[in-house]
Amino acid sequence: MGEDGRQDDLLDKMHNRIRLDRTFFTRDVLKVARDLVGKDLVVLDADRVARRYEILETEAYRGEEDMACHASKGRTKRTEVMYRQGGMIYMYFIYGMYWMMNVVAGEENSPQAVLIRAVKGFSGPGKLTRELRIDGTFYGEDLTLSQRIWVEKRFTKCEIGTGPRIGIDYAGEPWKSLPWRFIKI
DNA sequence: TCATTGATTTCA
DNA sequence: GAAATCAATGAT
Repeated sequence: MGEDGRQDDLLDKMHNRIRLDRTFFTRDVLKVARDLVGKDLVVLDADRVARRYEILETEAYRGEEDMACHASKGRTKRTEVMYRQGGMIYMYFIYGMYWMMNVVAGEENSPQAVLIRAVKGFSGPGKLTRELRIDGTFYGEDLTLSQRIWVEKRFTKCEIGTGPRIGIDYAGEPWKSLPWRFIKI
């Protein structure tokens, strides 16, 4: 890293733009999901301009025993990335038209992920990926290293509400009733 | 190879 | 309440 890099780091710190590191993501998914609310999702557009979106709503999916979690079907080509260490991106396509963005959490071989359900300006997990142009090419991207997408701290506190996860009634009890959805109030 | 199923959104 | 629309999955 040269002089320019250090200069950039300094500017970032002055603006409180600190990228979340590995230790943030390798914790339990319930903590990661809760703590992601209020953080900034940052993506670079085609002109290399960083666009920041505050995360407003998330959902936690934890382990093969969680019948609402895709890992409940075991390790497949699709769920493979959930078995890696926290900080990776898990993308999947659904309903023939929407890409869902998830952040892998926990240690290696502990399949967990956080669905990003809403950011400021866009409600709904399918809408936000469409608007931010996040698609299947982001599968496996590392949020702690990527040059086109990452998450930053925002030194503001916010109150967080919880509720059951959306659209997973098929999973049955207790999974469909667990308060694993986190919302900024 | 074939049928089923969605971690959704939008419209009537 | 139902359509749009398709990859992954599991059964054949």
